[in-house]
Amino acid sequence: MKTSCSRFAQCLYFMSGALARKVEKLAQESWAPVGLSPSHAYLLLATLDEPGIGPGALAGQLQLQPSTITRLMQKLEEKKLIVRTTEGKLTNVYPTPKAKDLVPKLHACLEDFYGRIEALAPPPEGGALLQAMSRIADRLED
Amino acid sequence: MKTSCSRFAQCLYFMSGALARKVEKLAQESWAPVGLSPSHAYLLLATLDEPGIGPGALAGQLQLQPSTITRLMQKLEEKKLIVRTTEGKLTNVYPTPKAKDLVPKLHACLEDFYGRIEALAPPPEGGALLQAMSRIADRLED
DNA sequence: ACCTATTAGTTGTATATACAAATATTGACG
DNA sequence: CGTCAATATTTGTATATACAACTAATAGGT
Repeated sequence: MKTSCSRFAQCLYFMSGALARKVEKLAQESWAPVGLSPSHAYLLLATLDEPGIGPGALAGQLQLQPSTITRLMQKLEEKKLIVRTTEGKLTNVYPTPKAKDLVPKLHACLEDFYGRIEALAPPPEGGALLQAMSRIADRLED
Repeated sequence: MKTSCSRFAQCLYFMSGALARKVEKLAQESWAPVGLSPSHAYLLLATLDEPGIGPGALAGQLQLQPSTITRLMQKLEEKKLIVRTTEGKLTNVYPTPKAKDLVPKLHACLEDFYGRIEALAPPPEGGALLQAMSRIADRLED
């Protein structure tokens, strides 16, 4: 399935979808050693980085809807990697000791993924691409 | 949810996912007038363009897995927009008269979408972005 | 203080896509 | 020729994400 063969490939619709699916797959491989999907892993990292962070802030950081954050948290809670405390309408998310033990492995996965990405899109070119993508994404804000 | 606010936004993982979701949403709006999702619409266009095309070729053009193509075709068949004929292990997909009647509307949606995309990523910049994305996607071939 | 509007989060449900396994047909080789 | 491998497509099931509707709680205006 060579991207450039497609008559439609020149369209941003196909390209953004195909690229996202391929990057997702690559990320899944990088995070497989800790048994987490990339989204779960990044949510856990954000929680480790800022214990007590709320679902709303997580949604902003990970660029996902609050409902998606809830679903991700449910799974991490099942795995005993986070705990949620609710006071009033605010919820705080904390990493468990089990999550803290996992930190070195998480960072290893992160390094692995960044390494793969850099190999695909080396800094000068890759950075420019990211900026361009970011600019377009920003113009698509609701 | 401003993209550039995110600590993670600099990562290709989040950017490609976020961009794809936003472009998908934009495309959904463009195709809403014909009551089809973007994927269904493009599959139908490919079939109108090349009546008798097979699922395998469609998978290549749309950069989706064959199983996904089957699912998309099932819906289009329910809507009486395509018919499938099977001879041996080959399947041929044809547009129905109802689909042919829809052609002008389909092209109007396509124009609408391309117009929106060009507004977001005007030719010089947009073309370069697409090329860069395409280059990376190609390096991710299985 | 009380009602109302807003906000935070969750739940029910839907869509888009994929992987793995099943099915069925063809081709090739002994 | 018959078996076995390769190919094309479909089916069963799973994941990732979202939207809309719901619950609960706080904040403001009168």
